[in-house]
Amino acid sequence: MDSNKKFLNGTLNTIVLALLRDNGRMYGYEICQKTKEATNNQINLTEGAIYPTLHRLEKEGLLFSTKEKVNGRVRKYYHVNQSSIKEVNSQINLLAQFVGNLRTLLKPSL
Amino acid sequence: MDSNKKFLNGTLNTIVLALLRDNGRMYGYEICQKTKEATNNQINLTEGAIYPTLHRLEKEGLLFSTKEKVNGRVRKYYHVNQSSIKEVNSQINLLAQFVGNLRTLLKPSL
DNA sequence: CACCTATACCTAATTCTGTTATGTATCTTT
DNA sequence: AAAGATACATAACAGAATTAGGTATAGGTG
Repeated sequence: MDSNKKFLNGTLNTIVLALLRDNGRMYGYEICQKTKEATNNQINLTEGAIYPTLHRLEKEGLLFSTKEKVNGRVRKYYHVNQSSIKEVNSQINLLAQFVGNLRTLLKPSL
Repeated sequence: MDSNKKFLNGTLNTIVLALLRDNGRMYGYEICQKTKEATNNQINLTEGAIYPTLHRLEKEGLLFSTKEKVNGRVRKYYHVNQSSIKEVNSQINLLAQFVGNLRTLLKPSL
């Protein structure tokens, strides 16, 4: 389990954008948990990776955040900035394309 | 074209192993060209990346190399070390698994 | 009550790996 | 003769994730 660590490099940014675009608002901790579940513990996003990534994407203007108090704890929800939706879509398309290329290259192994 | 740059991180190692396992011996320059062709210029491996990678994999014992003079120029062919075939297969399987996970996560975008 | 676990955020030091930029050398084409 | 393709190589740099730490609240258990 959790063996996809090294492969994550470079793709994490775009994975986060895709999750937020397709699932609506999410908060950092939730992204880690949902991803873990969805991939049967094979992709285990670390918090040391996810939070800097979210901050970076917000700084770049692709995301914005809203704070909400839930059960006494503050949650920071991230949303895709609709004014950046074209850029977000294009980044996700590039990742989809890359996945396609990987499949092409690994075809004999799939 | 050549827009998959940032995604490559972490996967290059294993891509090289897969190409060598499935296509027999190849040399560095050839790996760059063949990959470019196979992906319609979308994955453009740089020589600054491929040569250190090949050296690293050889140092780790997963590959070995043989030199050959072709048309007056020396080519360095790399081969999968058969005593490491299990390890090589397992690394390739992990990458294949990761690709599957990416597809799961990006499903709404594919 | 004290302790542990889960939830939820954050950052810093380090490591790894690919990019960019060079350099060398031979062969082929113009 | 010059330019471009082939073919190897390395060094400085940048970016991103890992590892490891820290803060804080809520809920359950011995």
